[in-house]
Amino acid sequence: MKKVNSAANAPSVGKRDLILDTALKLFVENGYIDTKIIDIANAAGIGKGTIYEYFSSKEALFTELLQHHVVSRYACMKEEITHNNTSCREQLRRYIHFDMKMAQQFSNGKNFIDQLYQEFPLDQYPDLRASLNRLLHYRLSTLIFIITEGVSRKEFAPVDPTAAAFTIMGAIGAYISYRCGLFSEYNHSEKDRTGEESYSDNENTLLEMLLHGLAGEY
Amino acid sequence: MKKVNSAANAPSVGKRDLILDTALKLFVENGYIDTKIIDIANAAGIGKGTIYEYFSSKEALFTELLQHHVVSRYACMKEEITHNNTSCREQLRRYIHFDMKMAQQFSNGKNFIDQLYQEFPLDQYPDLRASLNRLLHYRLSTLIFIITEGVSRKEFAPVDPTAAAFTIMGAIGAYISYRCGLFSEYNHSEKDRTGEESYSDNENTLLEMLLHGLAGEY
Amino acid sequence: MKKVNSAANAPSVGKRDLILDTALKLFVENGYIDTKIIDIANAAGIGKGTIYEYFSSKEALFTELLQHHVVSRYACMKEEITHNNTSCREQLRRYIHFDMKMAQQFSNGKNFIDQLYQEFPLDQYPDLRASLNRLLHYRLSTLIFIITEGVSRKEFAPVDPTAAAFTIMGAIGAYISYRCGLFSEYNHSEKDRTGEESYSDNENTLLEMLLHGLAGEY
Amino acid sequence: MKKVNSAANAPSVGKRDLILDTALKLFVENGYIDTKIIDIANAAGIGKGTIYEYFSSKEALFTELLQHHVVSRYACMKEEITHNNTSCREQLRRYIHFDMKMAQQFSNGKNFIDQLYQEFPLDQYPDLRASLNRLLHYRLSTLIFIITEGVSRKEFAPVDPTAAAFTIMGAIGAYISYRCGLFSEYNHSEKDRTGEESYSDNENTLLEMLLHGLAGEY
DNA sequence: TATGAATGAGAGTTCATTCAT
DNA sequence: TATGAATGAACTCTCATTCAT
Repeated sequence: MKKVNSAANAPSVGKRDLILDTALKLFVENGYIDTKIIDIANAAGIGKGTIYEYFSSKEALFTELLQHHVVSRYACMKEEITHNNTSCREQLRRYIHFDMKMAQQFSNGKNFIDQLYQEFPLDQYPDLRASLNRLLHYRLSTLIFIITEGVSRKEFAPVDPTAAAFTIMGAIGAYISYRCGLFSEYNHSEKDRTGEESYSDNENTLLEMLLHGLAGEY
Repeated sequence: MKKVNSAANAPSVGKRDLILDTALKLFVENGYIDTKIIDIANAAGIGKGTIYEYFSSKEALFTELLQHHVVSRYACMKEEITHNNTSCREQLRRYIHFDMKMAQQFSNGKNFIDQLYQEFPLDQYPDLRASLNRLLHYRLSTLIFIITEGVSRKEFAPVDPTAAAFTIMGAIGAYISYRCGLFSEYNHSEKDRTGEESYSDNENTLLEMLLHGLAGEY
Repeated sequence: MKKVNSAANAPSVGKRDLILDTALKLFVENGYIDTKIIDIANAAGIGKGTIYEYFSSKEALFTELLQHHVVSRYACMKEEITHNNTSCREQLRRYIHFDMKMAQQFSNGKNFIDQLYQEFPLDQYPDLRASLNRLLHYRLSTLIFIITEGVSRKEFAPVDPTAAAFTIMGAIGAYISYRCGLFSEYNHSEKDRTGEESYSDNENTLLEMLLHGLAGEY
Repeated sequence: MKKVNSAANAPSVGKRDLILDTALKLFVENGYIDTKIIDIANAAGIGKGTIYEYFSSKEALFTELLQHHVVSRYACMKEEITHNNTSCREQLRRYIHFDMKMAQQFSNGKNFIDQLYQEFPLDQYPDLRASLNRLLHYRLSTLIFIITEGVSRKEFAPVDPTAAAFTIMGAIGAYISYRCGLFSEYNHSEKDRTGEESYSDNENTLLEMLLHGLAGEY
């Protein structure tokens, strides 16, 4: 007796994605708290109730956004970028590339991911916090893996891998904020902002800084 | 300088500070949104309406908090830590020390300052944003000054000072989050957490990483 | 009489009944307010919109349910149980039997009918109230008829027939609630709960109480 | 430092009672579900938010109403009306009087209390259900106590006390509904509706019916 | 000056109903 | 005929702000 959804009546995949896309855009722009359900509905050109056809709550919408569009991508990052026959320097470059690509794809270059950790009180939003913790775990454990390996191969100095991983994660995030030109006063010049070459230049600039530090090549 | 609220009818300079101190504590603990005016009043042992005798709104209270307790301190930081007859390496060490001291004093070691930039949508809270922009300016311009000088003195490699300043600012913030043990999984060992020696060790560890990078000493 | 829904294009008399039956079950279980249209549709294995093909609104569905499944049965009750050549005591026994049978058939033994009078504000749901008033009329007028006849035949004491009818109606309802074991603390023993003998015993127990009262046989 | 509430700022007892009184009136008239918070606020001439200054939720308001104004009264009923040196017949009369007085005081003569048991799904509203269960317990246990005693004293016939208690509770409730003239068609005559004599007559009429039944005096 | 009772705009969420397919 | 995606009015509840005392 159970009917298979015909295309006509199936919950529109496009609509679901429309909501996710619209919500992402607004969440990135205004943050979680300041993005109201009605804002998302209006921006998507749909009714408020429609959102609740696809997501059980505002938190569930955000959590899915985070999990499916961000965390799951990071979940397989480690395998993508770490190989035995790759230098740790190259692995680190790939990590930087990954973070920057994610920022580009999901928040138009903004450092959205680092913001996530801040916005939610630790004791509320349990599902959301779980996703955020997973996300942090994927990022840190990958960096720690690379650094530990680099130290043991003597590619890197004998730093504390965890401390270095945090430091590098913060440095990358801030560099992304810088590239995004978040603060107009400190905008880099226009010529740097476009072109694939510049894009790859960014990664190399940052990589050099992380590898050799301020005093490194001196 | 702190006044004791001596009598019921005394002009309550101390009460103003009481509100500011209490608010800071709660804002740090719970964030701006999750700190309610009634919470501040209760924690300060005063009435809710009293807060509005001293501050016109929640945003005004927070803005003043930020300005007087945080931004104004950063405003004179540059003079404190940059001198011609000091090496740029030492100046950078002092900058790190300043950030860490602020984190210690104002947020019990938490990386509160970096959170500030995230929590408020760009287009709302104009006064608050102005303060935040000032704060960012003081931090970045100091770093840029140090780095530019270091490059010209050939203490540092010829990096882009602005990019490097962002990167370093992010690295310091993340290192503070790490030291705070925000994420239990990545807590450093207990022995590192106490003692003045360890405190100064932290600064040096971070300084070395920023100066020589991962591959630096190899 | 029940039609099997033979083919996809058959006029769905059965579907109408399916909706009514399913709705009855859920309304009895959960009450009017807590039974959602989607619950009925899901339980019936049909689409939500289909219900509106057969009933103009939730209230209309419930009203028809009440009218066709409950009120219409009570409409012909009087003729079934009152005959000149029957003792009023026997007529009362038959009335009790009828109420209990209805409770059994329509609400699995629960005192659903008395609940109906409570759940709806007097001024709303005009159609529904009209049905409820009819239902009350059938029950009361039958009881009043029996009692009036009993009094005039001197089978019964010279009570006020209307007052007695209300009282008896309430007593029967409460007895049904008791038999249903609605309140576990006051559940009767297990042995009483099954068997046809016990079922008829119930009626007689109640009948005796109504006829002779607490002090009657003393 | 803790201040004692001066009379001027103390939460107004009158306002709390105003809310309770207004809410009771509307709950009685329209039931729990159909009484909206805004209705209570409007009827009381206060703002919506004010209600939440005194009660944490709609359910809490209703539960307190029930507990403090109804259940607690029933809690001490048993002691008031059952004494060893009182006949069980008199005790039953007092019970009837109590139920009727409660109906008069709390719902303008309407059978509000019996409605309560119906309106709430068993699994929701846990606090409310707890109060309702207590209320039911007080009523039934008192009746069961009276009947058991009456049977052992041979004042009453050897009925099942629990079954009889349910039956009598239902009968009283229905009689109250009748007296209230809930259903206009069955309104008793006007002359019966007023005067203390008639009021006490009611109790005696009902008492006689419960004691001797329909056939009792015949 | 200090208070907290009172407020109401605005939030997330529900669900009976509509209607294009 | 049958559907379920889409809707928005209406609900409960929150909390920054006001103001009479």
